Amino acid sequence: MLSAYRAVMQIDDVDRAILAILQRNSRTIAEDIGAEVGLSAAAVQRRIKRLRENGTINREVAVLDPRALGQEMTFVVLVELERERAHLLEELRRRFLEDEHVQQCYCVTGQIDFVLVISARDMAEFDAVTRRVLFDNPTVRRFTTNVVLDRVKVGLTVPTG
Amino acid sequence: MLSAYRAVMQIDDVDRAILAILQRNSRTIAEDIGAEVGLSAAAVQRRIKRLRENGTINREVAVLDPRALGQEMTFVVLVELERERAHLLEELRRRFLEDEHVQQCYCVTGQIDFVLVISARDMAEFDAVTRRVLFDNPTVRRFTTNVVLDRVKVGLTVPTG
DNA sequence: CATGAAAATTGCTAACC
DNA sequence: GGTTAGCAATTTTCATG
Repeated sequence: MLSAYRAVMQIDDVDRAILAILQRNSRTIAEDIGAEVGLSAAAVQRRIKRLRENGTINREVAVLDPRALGQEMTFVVLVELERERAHLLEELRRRFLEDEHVQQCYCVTGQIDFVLVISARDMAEFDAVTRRVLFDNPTVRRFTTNVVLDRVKVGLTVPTG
Repeated sequence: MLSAYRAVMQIDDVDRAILAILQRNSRTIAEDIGAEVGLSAAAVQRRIKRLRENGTINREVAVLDPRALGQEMTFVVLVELERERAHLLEELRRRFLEDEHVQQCYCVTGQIDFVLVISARDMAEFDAVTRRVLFDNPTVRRFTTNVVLDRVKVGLTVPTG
């Protein structure tokens, strides 16, 4: 658990302002950020370095257009498990993590046990993915597929206020 | 529609290799990428520039740790609409887009109409969010809340193969 | 201990070929 | 696409409150 580390962190309002900028555009240069938050470029860089080191900034990534890469379809799959035998559940999680077509995976409470976001070139590829990660597993009782009509909001931004 | 533009795009295997690297870590320097894909740093830069301009690289962002910002809880909310009156639906979409606690929103087919991923400091804040964006709307028939126990996979990575 | 200023380094950009 | 020169941004150093 990372609670111990988090207890050490102290994020002030200037940090929050910097983070708000970087989670929209991580290529914003330190000088511009400094102008925004009222700090020198060097001071901004030092804060960013600290935020990276203490894990507040998890990573910096390029967000790609799935369509440009031929991934025309997105699906939300709701997975219901037969029962929750610990080691089988772990096996399942590993499959989700390893499969690059499984973009997202949340383990949740309630009627549903897993929520998956899956991307695929077409229906045939999606079928192949579900067969690979869901059908071949006795733990999976059933799953319902929802075709995504519109990826209204796909960001990973976090409220910084 | 962007199909016309996409038809112009031609992404080869080297581009795909570069994209695969950048979507894990957008701060990877061109020289290192070049070593990986067998190109000079300048050539890599030129390709990245092109991929940004043609929209294959949508944007570059910092991924933050929600817990470091006090957002301890995540929810997956499945929304069912009363009926699909176009302008009310548009109003709803706008709410989802504007609310910074709504991290993700997918419009889907099937029994469900919207899938939302919502982050909040605690249950009280989550309740406030749902009241704000869901309760005050006649279009929403009902919604089911799923508390996220584990954010197993949260990336936005796209298969580049 | 965080800051700002300035030097030193690194990485990017834009010409060439 | 490679090479190189010039530039931009980051990183380090150092003095200051």
